[in-house]
Amino acid sequence: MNTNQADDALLALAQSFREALRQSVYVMRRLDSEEQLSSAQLGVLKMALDGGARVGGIARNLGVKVPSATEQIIKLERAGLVKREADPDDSRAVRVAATAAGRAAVENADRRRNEFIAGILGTLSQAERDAVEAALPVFDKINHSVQN
Amino acid sequence: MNTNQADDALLALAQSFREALRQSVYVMRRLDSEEQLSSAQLGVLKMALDGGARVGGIARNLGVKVPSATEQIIKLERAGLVKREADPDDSRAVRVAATAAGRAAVENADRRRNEFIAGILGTLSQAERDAVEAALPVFDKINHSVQN
DNA sequence: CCTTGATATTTAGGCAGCCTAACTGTTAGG
DNA sequence: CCTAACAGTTAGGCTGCCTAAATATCAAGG
Repeated sequence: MNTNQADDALLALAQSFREALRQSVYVMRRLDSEEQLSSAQLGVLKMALDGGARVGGIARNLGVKVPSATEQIIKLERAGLVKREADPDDSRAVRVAATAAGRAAVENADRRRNEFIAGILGTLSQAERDAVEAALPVFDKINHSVQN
Repeated sequence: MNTNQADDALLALAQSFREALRQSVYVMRRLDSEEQLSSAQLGVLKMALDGGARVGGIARNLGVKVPSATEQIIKLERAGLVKREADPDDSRAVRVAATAAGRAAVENADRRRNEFIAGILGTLSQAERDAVEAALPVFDKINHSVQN
């Protein structure tokens, strides 16, 4: 019976959590709709900032399959934001590197998105912001456990 | 200068928040991939539970345009989970109502999804769960401000 | 060497969900 | 009445994801 109560509380929390997830998708869509660079592209581009990202690594890191990563990389390449070059050590592999324009695009997109979110966070009370801040690492943890 | 510091803190929080948003999309995808009913369809179906939902209202509630709602309604209708009937008061409008099968499908899908999430939440410490619980209403508030 | 299985990426084809524009039918105000 | 506003559907198009199959390279054994 104690167990059932605990389970019920957990299920209720899960329900609220799901509602927040649904809202997050909405917020992400909104964020994307105001920008030139989609979040899928921004994710790939960020990974190419250091210069030596491989397609498989990018895909794994973003939680998508390799062809989906390739697709975004091709778009970014056409936009002149990354370049693809053969890996000197393994000719099967491809190194994806951001161009100068790519680097600038990331900074710009990141700044604009952060400002949008910061604008919303700025309307909250300090206590509310603290609550968000405290929960973020937990969300991180949850995500990792979902990834398996 | 004090203002700048505050802004910097806000921007840093915004950055972390965006990371959590990105992860949420991932979790949602994962949740969807394990079920028959997509979350888009589940959202529509839930709104049809009371019996008298209109297409425009459903769309507004889900944050999508009317044709997107129609699309999901048609799929649900084909699956026998909702029925569409003329609104007696306004022949332009359509009333979308869940069938018995639809009601059962919602309960099933909701339970399974909640259990999946509860399974993850169950691995957290009480303090972590508390942090999540405290942040959820704030996320709710943030969403509403995004909707404008 | 040479073959063979594993690995890295791309290509092809397909699906879901969202959007805008255009069309149909209904309502309500002047 | 007639016309503007409104409710919904249809048509067409886009993005982002997926699986399966093709291509190329690598690494290990015989």
